[in-house]
Amino acid sequence: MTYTLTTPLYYVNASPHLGSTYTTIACDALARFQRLESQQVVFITGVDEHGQKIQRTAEDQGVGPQEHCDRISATYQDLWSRWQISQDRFVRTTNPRHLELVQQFYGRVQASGDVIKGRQTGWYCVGCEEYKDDAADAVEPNCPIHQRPLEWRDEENLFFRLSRYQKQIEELVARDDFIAPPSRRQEVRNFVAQGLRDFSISRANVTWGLPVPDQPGHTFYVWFDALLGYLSALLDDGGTVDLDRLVQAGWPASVHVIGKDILRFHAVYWPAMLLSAGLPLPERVFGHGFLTREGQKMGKSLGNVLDPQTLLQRCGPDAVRWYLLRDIQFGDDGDFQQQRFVDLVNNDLANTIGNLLNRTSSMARKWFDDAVPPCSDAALNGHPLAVRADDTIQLVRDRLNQLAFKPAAEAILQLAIAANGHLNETAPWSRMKQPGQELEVADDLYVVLESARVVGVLLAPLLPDLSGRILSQLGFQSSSGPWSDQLVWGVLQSGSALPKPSPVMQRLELEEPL
RNA sequence: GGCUCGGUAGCUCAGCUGGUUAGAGCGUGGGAUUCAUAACCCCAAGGUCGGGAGUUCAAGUCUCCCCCGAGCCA
Repeated sequence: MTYTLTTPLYYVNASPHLGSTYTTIACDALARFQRLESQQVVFITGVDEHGQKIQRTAEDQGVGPQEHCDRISATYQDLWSRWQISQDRFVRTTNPRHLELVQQFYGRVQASGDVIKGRQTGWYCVGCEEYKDDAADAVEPNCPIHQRPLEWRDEENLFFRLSRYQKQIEELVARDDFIAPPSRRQEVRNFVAQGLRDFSISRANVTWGLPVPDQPGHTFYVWFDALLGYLSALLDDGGTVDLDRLVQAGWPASVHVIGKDILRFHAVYWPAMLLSAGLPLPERVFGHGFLTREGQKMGKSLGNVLDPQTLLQRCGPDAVRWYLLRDIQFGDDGDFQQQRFVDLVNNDLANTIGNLLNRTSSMARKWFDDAVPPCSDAALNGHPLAVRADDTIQLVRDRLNQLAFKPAAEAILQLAIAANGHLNETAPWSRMKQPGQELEVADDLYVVLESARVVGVLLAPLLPDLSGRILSQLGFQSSSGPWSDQLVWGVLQSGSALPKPSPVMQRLELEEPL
């Protein structure tokens, strides 16, 4: 069974922002986790490059649409590589293979009798790429989202017969494992309950799109083409573009991770399209929340956008990943507060986890020949910290499987706190001053070092960089075997060399606001 | 206008089917300690649980009304 997960295919209207970075980081953590759990993973991300909005943006900048797409797509790929995102595929909907796939898919939908001609008149928002419900006689209506004038359209389009799938979609969205988090399920159910209407899948006056085979002058509606990018991505495995290969290539997706704003497209339109084409449905759609900054919506008008590039350069990937994954319940909206960001990173990562390793390693080296101290059976079997570590391991695996990054991160942190507590209770530094207690001290240091090792291993999917630094400080190479073998108490070998410690996590000191 | 979800310590949030002095993290104040990245550990202060009425022996926890905020649909 392949574990296939996707980010949305980001719209290349503008450069990537923190919101897309957030989604992508979360998916990266999930992908890394699933790989560590020995799943065969296909982690898909990419860009959506068609539509009138892009065409106009390109015009405004005096370049051709393809050139514009090339530019923006490059910034996405560059950003993901700087963030060390571990995607397996990066799709672009302007790739010729994608056109081939879209036309095949369209052929299937047509064969199912789900494509009909219809006339569509109404007010259209280019920003939303959507018809609005304003009255026909409205005078100069505006889009409430984009604050821009709507355009009157009257054109003959091809429609997808969504209405035929009413029953099946109703059942799908009622399932308790399809839409996550559960709080968003009802919203979609209400929408479906009102009755699904056929929606147009072609546009007559948009040239920047994929041509509809049998309709000269028509291009596919961006959303119809964009969602199919997930399928193109899976077929980018070196093989041919052939819908029949999808299942062996990893379809259906285990989860589509998306922002809450596009939940409807993924939970309603998309499954219906797949049903029509005779393809299996994704197992889950997870709609996460939005990020605000200091309580305010980020936007150009307010001038308060947080640039992911800047954030990465000034704070590093560990700090940002930790803050986003550890402090925001995945699914809920989150607020980026600089003070809290600094506090959490310094407290959790530098002080609690980093210093735990540093102080313990220092003591071990000082009193036990620069090596991991010897340990007795009491340290290996049934020690309170061993029990604690086992519980943590189980909990973290369980939570990560559910995309519950926050509780997973908190549990890891708690293990480090417990280990710090153990040091303070047993106070090796004072016992070493008394003769004859070396063996007890050795045990105490061993269990704490071992706890730090488990913390390091568990952090691998969330903070791969820091995880690596922790483990190498404990004398491990970067690849030390399967994760499930590492998640066992007692892997640390007494007598193995401990390198001279240096802080694995620097404290953040931001002189100026981000 | 219809529907949904929120309003709990300075901040972010937990509080399941109603039941001892309402919890956590961060922030703040104090103590202890020296192995360590002025780090760790311990303790404390801080809340009329949005407002009002009701049900009940007993209500953040149930019912109704109102106020405020967010969202979906129209």
